[in-house]
Amino acid sequence: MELEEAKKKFIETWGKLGSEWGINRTMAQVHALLLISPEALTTEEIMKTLSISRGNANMTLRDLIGWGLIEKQHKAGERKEYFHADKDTWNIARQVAKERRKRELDPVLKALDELTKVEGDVNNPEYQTFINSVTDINKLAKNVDKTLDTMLKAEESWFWGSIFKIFK
Amino acid sequence: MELEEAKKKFIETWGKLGSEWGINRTMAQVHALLLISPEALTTEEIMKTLSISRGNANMTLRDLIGWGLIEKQHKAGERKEYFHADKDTWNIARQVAKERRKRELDPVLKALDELTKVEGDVNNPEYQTFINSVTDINKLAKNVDKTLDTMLKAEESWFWGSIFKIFK
DNA sequence: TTAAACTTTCAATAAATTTTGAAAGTTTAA
DNA sequence: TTAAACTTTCAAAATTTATTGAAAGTTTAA
Repeated sequence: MELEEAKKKFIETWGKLGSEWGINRTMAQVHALLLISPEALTTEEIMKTLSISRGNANMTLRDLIGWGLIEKQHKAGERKEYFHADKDTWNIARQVAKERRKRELDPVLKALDELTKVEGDVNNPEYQTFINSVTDINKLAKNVDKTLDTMLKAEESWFWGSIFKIFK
Repeated sequence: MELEEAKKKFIETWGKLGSEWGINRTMAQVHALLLISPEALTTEEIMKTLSISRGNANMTLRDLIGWGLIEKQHKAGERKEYFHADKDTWNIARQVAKERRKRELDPVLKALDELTKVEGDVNNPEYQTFINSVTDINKLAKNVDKTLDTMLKAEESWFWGSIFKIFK
């Protein structure tokens, strides 16, 4: 496989993975494109390479900035904005985990906490089953939250170095 | 909040979480309903409770069985099929992780392995950046895979007991 | 100022995904 | 057998989500 073909395939693969995990396909593709670009790219170049409209490119780039995955760059003497992606894989993973926790896990935890407070007759199987399931799920969610919290604070070397001794 | 309202809210919350993570909303709702039902339910009951069509209920139940999250049950002397969900949270998490790894992570790993093999001129920045990014992502993906593998084999008590000593 | 260069917005449109429901298929009891 | 009870299928419709592109907005240099 030659480089140009490989690039296309990488963008495609990353896009597919994104869409399977609730991230807009185009957003993942733009991210992929910037990940393999040595130089920062303009909106124009991104539009052309991925065959997407100006509006789409603009919104997608804004979202990616919101996710903390890419940054705007200004080049001296130029009016165009350039975009470049953080290439550090560990940062990318952390950033995605951080955003999804904030956007999705936090609201769920809040809702589950509410739901564990429902009162009812302990002899009612309906009530019992409800409380049991919700409480168990709440515990799991809290543990996931705690784990993410620790991971987000961790340094890459610490993470890879120590966790996989345990997961040997 | 009273029980009936809480049930509705739980089904809604679980459905939303599912759709944010690439799982069909209805599928997550049916799962939620079965999670909080003390008794196994028929297709008819599920249809009625969630206001969904027969076809939708049937396909969704089939999918949930495919994900290993629910089971068919036959009651003596009855022709109807009953469905009940595994209520063990750790099993649910494991089952979802297992299926998604098989369906989504495995193909990506295969694709990335291919892409790291691309040959090119090491003095070409395009090539360098490509290879660096792909190689790094491949390493991360392999580590995720390894972690999942260990988690899937682990017992619940082992998991909660030992990992959170490290993640204290 | 002004006008060129560039960015953002958003209603309309397109694409992808999900749902419906009626018809076809299957199983079982008699 | 047969017919009632139940399950499955799938093309069409509905819904949801993503994309377009032209117009409006902003910034900058002169």
